[in-house]
Amino acid sequence: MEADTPRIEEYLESIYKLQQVQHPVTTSRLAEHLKLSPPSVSEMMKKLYGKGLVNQIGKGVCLTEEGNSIAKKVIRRHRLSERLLTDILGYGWDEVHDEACKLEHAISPEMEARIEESLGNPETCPHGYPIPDKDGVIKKENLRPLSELKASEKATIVSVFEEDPKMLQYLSSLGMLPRATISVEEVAPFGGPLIVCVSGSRYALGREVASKIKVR
Amino acid sequence: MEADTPRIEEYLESIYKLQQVQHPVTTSRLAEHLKLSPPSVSEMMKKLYGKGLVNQIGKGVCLTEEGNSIAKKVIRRHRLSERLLTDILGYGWDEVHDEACKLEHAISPEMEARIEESLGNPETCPHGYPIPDKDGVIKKENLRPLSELKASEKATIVSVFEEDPKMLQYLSSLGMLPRATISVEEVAPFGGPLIVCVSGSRYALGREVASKIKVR
DNA sequence: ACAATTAGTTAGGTAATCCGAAACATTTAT
DNA sequence: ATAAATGTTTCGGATTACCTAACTAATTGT
Repeated sequence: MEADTPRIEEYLESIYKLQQVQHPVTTSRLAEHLKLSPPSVSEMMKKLYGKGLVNQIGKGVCLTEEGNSIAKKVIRRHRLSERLLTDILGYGWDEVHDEACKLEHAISPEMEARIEESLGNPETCPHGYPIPDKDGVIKKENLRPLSELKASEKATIVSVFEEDPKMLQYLSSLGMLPRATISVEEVAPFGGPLIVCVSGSRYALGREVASKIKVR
Repeated sequence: MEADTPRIEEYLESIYKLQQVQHPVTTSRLAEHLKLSPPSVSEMMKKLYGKGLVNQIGKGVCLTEEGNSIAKKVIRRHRLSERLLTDILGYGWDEVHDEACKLEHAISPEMEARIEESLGNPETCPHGYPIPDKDGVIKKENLRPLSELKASEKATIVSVFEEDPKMLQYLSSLGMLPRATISVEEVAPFGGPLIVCVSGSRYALGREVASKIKVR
């Protein structure tokens, strides 16, 4: 609603992302993700709470309606930036995350609309995540992490976690990218790897990595 | 050479621009251009002087070699951003300056190179100013302001001052943009207007405005 | 249960960047 | 030449956002 100090968007974006994985988001995880000290984060949480952007304080935080809405607008700019970088400037999909982190804070609503239009209204970022509309609304689809598939299940990859370029490059080299068909041959017990099959080749995929791949 | 606090680039860019017009650049003009108070600027000048980016202090400042070089790298990013906005995102040339002011601080050397390549190595920004190369070097051409032309002289418009969208729109509507041919019919004495002719139409142009148009 | 570990907050401090008020310096005009 | 106007810097103060060290609270292992 009102004036943001510049960092707030960055915090909200991080909280949003961590929230996908862990609910609520703890101070220390946030500090780790933002590469800041816990006291810095703790202090900012008080500010966010004061502005009504997070709903509690102390035992981890969750975004409020408003916090969520702001976060999704930032994420919209991030994902549009990524598409600009890949589709127009020729970047590889494993190179765009960090650049987009800077760009997302330099993009006006006007520019947002123009990027969207110039790109032909893309639905997702290069990693398969949906691009929120201009009001921050995401059409929610019920996706499963690859790690939850049972043996002999077949699925289509929808998104791949973007923040680790090394992992992206690796998965990309195996052909595990959005829209690829993947089938699970075998699931090792006790959190062991999945044996998966992508376009004819068989690979062992750690459960940790598999949980970062969403399928439909 | 070393770590910049974030504002430094912005100051250097402003100093560079004002320097084109007035040598050396005074505290108050800088404050005006940056929309800051004179004390703020005065303080920063001490810092710039300490870092060897300006060559004196007190009676206005001039950029040193190094200050100039940094400024031109910022200007390169600014002008490449402007071209990205007009050529790829479909902005009008009168709309891009302010957007580019934000973008220029979010562009990595890598992205700089990719924009340049994607745009086909443009030589100038949409307003006709040259884009410095990646080392900040500008091929210098000896241009005259339109205001210095004598009656019955003919010239080609090379650049039009970018920072006043209203003026840009006005000049644009008259067809006074880079590469247009302009001839001077009459020059009123005592700093009065020039009567100029552009593609068949005759206009009276204030000396002040004419000085913001560079011709060859 | 309680010691050890882990997580979170408080306290105190630093650095960058801005401001207004007032002091100083310079220019300009009479 | 000097008073008014203009320009610049000094001073004290505010804000934001970060840090380390120390303290407190919560969890966990045995």
